[in-house]
Amino acid sequence: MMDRTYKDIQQITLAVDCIIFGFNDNRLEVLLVHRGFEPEKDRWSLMGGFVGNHEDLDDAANRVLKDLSGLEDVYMEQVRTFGKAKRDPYERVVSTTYSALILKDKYNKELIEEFRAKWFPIDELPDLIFDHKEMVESAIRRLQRRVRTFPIVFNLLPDKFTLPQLQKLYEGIFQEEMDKRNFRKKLATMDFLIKLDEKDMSESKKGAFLYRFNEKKYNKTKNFTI
Amino acid sequence: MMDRTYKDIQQITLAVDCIIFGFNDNRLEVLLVHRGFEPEKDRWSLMGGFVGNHEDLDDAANRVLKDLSGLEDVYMEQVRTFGKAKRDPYERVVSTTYSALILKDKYNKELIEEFRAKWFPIDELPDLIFDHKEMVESAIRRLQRRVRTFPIVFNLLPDKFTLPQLQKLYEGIFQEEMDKRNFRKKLATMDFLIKLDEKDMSESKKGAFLYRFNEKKYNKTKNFTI
DNA sequence: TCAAAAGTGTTTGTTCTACACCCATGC
DNA sequence: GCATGGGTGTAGAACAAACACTTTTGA
Repeated sequence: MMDRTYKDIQQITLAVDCIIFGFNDNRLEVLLVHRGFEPEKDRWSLMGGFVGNHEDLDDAANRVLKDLSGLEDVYMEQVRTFGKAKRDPYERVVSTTYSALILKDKYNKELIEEFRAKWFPIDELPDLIFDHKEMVESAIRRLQRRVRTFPIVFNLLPDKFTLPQLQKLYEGIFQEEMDKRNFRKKLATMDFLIKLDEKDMSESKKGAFLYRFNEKKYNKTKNFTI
Repeated sequence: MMDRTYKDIQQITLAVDCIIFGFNDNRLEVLLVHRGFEPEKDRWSLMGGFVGNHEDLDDAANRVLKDLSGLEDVYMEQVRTFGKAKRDPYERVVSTTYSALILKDKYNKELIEEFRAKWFPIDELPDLIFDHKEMVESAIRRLQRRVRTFPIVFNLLPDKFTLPQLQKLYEGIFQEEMDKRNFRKKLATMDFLIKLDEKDMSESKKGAFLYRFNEKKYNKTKNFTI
């Protein structure tokens, strides 16, 4: 800032909106809330809230996520800030988006009821208020980029998971199919997955071996990319 | 946003700060302004300004850039938003950073004088106020990422440039040396550089051929990466 | 016994890396 | 004639892509 003439400066309402990703039924999903009141009644929106005057922006995002989902200690990142003057036609609000990757099992189901929230697969989004569609799209693009170089997908999976599950998750995020053998070969070369002596029998007759992500081994991996 | 109880909501001062990159003397540089007044007198800061209540955030960034440098139609991108409650110890200000790539020749030199601004090579930054150092660093990291997949470096070069110049620019951004033959080979495979019948004789006795970036040919290039 | 998903290697093409000498010119 | 930066090609390694059959077991 060039100047310290704060008194003359207009202040603006600041919000955070959370793009909450989950994985279910082999699809990447986003959590949305249904607006049961005017304005914009019966449309869907992201979960959001306003930023307090003495509150860090990151803290505001975490607070909103906790209030609306019951979740703490979740992998969350700032995505970008939406600042068009008319983005909210009712009043000037600048909103910073954060994306969270959560494990749906851990999610507080009563809160879903309470907020009339619902999970939507990313290729079947309903009509969203304001610029929320653009927000979701930019968060998906960011996720696609981050996922290639950071092992963040494991935030969307339970502690133990199978390789078919992991592959389906990547396919859901990239929205494209991958070759099973090449996929496994790549993971094998960077050995940060621990194979357990245990199978998940729920998806097939043969059963698929369960794996666990090992953070220590990952940290020794150079140049992780999928 | 969940609620429309706007009246209860605290409003916050919003700023934009510009990380202005230039290229000179084979080095990537950032433009900083010297504070000749209290508080924080004699320290350096980014060029910034406040966001008007009816002004798009992007427009605010462009306005600030124009006011402080005289430049318009510049390649500028939002980087991220800094929102710690205490980031500015004097008052609560949330600031969104934008990075601009400019050609130093076009820059209005009188404004440099007027604002006591100065270019600094990115590896020789002075002490900066608040979190401006972190802002510069995050903008550099973003630039490093963007530059690998988009042909934005040409915004930092004159219309006609030589291959040694271009290579030095990439080296300045990545802060690492590159192999001359591999670099040229890669550019040759994606043929969006037009070789001119003209040499730049200022850097060597032999002279280096001048090239021009061709946007149309670039658009036909798939999978651009350096 | 058969349907359904899990698991496994090889070959080929592409891209990346490392590396050294000649050229043109101004001085 | 020599110092300075500009310009060029090749061989080996690493990585990416394409591709088909066997295994297990519940129904």
